[in-house]
Amino acid sequence: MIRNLYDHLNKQFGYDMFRIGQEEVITSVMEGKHTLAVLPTGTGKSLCYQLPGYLLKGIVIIVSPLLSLMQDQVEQLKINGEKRVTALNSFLDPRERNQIIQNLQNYRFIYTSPEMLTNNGVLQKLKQIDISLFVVDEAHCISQWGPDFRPDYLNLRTIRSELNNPTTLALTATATEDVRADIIEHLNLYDVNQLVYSVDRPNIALVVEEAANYSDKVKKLLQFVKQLQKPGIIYFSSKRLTEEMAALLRNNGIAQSAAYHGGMDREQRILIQQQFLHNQLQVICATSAFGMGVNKENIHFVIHFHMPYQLDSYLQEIGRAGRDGKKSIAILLYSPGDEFLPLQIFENELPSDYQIEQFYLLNNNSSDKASLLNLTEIQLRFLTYYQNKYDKSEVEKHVKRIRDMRIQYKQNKLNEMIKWVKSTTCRREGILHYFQEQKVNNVTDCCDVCGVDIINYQTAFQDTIRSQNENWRLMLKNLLIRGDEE
DNA sequence: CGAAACTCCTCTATAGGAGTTTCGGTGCGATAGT
Repeated sequence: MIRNLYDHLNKQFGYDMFRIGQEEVITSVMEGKHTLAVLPTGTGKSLCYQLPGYLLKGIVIIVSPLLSLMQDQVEQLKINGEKRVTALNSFLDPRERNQIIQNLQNYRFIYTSPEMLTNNGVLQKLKQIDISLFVVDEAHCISQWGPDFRPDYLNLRTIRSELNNPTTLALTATATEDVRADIIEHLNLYDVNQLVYSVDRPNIALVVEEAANYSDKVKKLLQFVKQLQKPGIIYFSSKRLTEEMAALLRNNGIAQSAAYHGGMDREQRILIQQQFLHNQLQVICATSAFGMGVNKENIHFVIHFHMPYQLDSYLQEIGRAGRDGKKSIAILLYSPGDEFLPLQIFENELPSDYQIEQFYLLNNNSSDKASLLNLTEIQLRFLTYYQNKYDKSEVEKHVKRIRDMRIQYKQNKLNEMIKWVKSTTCRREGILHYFQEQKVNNVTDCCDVCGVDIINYQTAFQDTIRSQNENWRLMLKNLLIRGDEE
């Protein structure tokens, strides 16, 4: 069997060796064990189900959180010569979609979303085919998004049971013990084989830099971005700021900068991401919308202008740096008061007592209720999702309880984040402690507490000269081309 | 919470100050209407 694995690794994917954890995960699912794998960012998680896909006789279903992620993976497999692969989602027009649903048994890999699986027609069809492996990619989304933002993630438990409990593989790069427990609970994975590898990325230095106020923060940001070895990502928690700062950077000599956030057109988002991947952009100013599925080797810094709402997200976001193994740096800018914005968001995103009471009292249709009670899309979905989970007489009580628990949960997560930002002990140890790990790697440029030599991360003098030359060449070329056109 | 956007007001001004309200991340799928 082991021999067989290596043969296929070589034949199908052209590799001679497995990366950390891959062989263990593959062996586990090949033995038919439900498996929860936490593999560090950038270790090639997709191979863990793609290779078994060639050895098992049935079909592999992959539940993925993003359409773009599905499209990428499908394309990748097609480039590798796989024809029996598809993404069943809303990109398809209704005719195509029906065609695929009618012919599901002919595929080897089917990518899809939790929302699509909730569609009864799709589920009925899936029940008729032989599924050898049910994969939940980016499985932390179950815990992070399921309870409010995308409740269909919580349906996966029922869907798995409807599909007769197929062998299941949950994959993620970050999961604390609680998140793992959440994943197991929501997928109903009794008897699960947990393969958990260290989340530590020793080549990423961790720095928290305190700024006195907003304008000081902007000043520091500019300074860092000018000096640091690019490409890099800057995270903000406001869409407006991503655009303002991208413009500010461009006006300050960092020409290849662009914004990216969820409010932009799909085409625009794809374009920016592609330009970044192909080194036509050096700096991306983004909200948390940017990053999942961004497999770029040479990202050398990740700066947080605002802190994320939990350490789990922080680790996901900085984990996009240094995949080439080179020294990279993560800098979090903090100024007093930064923590109030997320707290306020948590308190307002879910429905109020009044909204809950009225929603279950009124007999209007749901869109009328939404406008009457001034409900946001998320509030409406939250109220609707739990409506059928409880008896009418008790629903109000339970929904209030779930809301309070959810707010509390998010506040606790945020508090852990704040505690880490304000701590005066080793940052790496702090993060590893949060993930129930011990620090084992002896890191030279570890964190701002242990000491980091920022010069190691700055653009080398030679690089500056080279890129200036390139810029000149580019400018000349543009001038010449423009001259031709006119 | 704190910043920005909006509304209202002024000795009827087309500017600007005061007061008030809104907004702040994440995305699937279906639908309405070009």
